Amino acid sequence: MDAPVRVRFAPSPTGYLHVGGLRTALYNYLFARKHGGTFVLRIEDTDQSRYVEGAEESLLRSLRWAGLQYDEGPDVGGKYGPYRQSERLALYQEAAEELLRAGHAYRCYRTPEELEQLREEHQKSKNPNRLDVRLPREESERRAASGMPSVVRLLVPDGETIAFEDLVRGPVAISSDIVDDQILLKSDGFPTYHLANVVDDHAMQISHVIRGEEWLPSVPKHLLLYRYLGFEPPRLAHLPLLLNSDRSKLSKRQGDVAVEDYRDKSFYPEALLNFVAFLGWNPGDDREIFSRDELVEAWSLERVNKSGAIFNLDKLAWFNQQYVRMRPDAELAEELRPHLAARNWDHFDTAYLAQVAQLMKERVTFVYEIPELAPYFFTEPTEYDADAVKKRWKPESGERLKVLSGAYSSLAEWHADELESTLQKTAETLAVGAGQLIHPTRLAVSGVGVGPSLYHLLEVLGRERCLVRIERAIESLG
RNA sequence: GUCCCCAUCGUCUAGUCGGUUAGGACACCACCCUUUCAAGGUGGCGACACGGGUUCGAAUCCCGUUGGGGAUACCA
Repeated sequence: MDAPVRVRFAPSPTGYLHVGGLRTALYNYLFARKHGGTFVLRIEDTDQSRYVEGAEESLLRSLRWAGLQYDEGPDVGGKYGPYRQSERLALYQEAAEELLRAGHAYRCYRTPEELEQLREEHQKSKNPNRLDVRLPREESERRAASGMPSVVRLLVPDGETIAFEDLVRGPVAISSDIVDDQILLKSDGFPTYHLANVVDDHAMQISHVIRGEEWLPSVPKHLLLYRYLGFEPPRLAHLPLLLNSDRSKLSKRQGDVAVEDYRDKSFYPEALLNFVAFLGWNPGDDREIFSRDELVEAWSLERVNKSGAIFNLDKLAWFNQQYVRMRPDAELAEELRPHLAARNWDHFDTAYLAQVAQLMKERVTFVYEIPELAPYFFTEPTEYDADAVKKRWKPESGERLKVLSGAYSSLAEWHADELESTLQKTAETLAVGAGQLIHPTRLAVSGVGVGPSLYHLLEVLGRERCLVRIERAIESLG
């Protein structure tokens, strides 16, 4: 009988939620939901020097925005809390004491200067084995007696092959000879990641550790700790990294990496999640649009790739466009409001905005593009696009539009069908092609040469606006 | 330097048991549709890093090379 599935996302609160972190969180979430397990959020704040005010709040806000609800965490509690490592210090110190007693760890009194020099020499020596920082017994005791500060290090054994089965990479084997005597407890009494994550993953009954590939090389240290502490290690899965376009690890400097950046740029959380889910995973068929629940259904760790993936903005934009198009018109109408309010265009009812959304949603990637692309739905055009005028407005256009306007003003129903047939009839009467009416009319009511179907545009705009605008256009364009 | 991981179109990827005209998506180009612009449709461009094996047959298995990335902190 397998233990219940419990996974965790364990970010360090040093700023914001990174999109790579978002994917890790997503995969953990999906794995938990898929297997009816528990998704835990644990804050790894063991480095006091990297404390950033508000970082934890930012992390939680991003997770909430993305809709990745965790079952246990610092703000929601749970029976394995506390969920902040800074509140669990005693646990790590106890573990360190135990390792010390059993001879699997030792107090190290090396100074930073010594270590730096040791490292430098070691690198020059091309010695593949671990950096030997161990001090002769007498020297160590002398330093201890003199009250020098110390750290606790893992005593790594020699000549052992540490092998494990990674759930995405398969078998991995590393010689203990190259594993450093990792610091477990820093001189300030705080644990390093390595100790804390092992102690907590065990204490919180974590069954599967799903994390970034950057942790792969330190697995042997963790496995040694599990063994010395008498813990059963969880199953391990290391995810491929997210990359910049130059294939280096995705970082700031080369663009936006914070989830909040994408939120601020108006990406939908569904689109970001959908996109990020596909960076390192695919369902094996041609489907690409997946809701969170559909991902839970389709996703599996077995189908996660091994190689790093470049974060491609074009594809993300495409996903967002798909989500805009799937959005109900009424919702788009509400999403439109803040963008309109910013321009003092807020006196429109939802029904009208929904009609605008219906006409525009196939033409944009973001909702905010609607007022940019089609301000004429919200305000009368004050000028006419020069290129469009040059191309579409003829000396005779004014006279022709007068005729059309006359026909339109006596229309019983202001509907696209009638608007079209009336325009066609008018064109016949005038003995000109329909285009001679269509283009100048569009220009007159919108001020630009591009946009949705003219008849639908006219219908949505309404009779009053259209007739007034045509009148104005004739006046100013002649 | 050393260790670990990775390697299919520009990008994301299908290919999981060796036999495919190496498929899809984004981007790009052309055409169709639409008297506009999008969307949509059709087509095009475009890849198995290289070298050895194993095999009747290798993108697929093995070895090596090259390339890329990660790790080598009292950071996570």
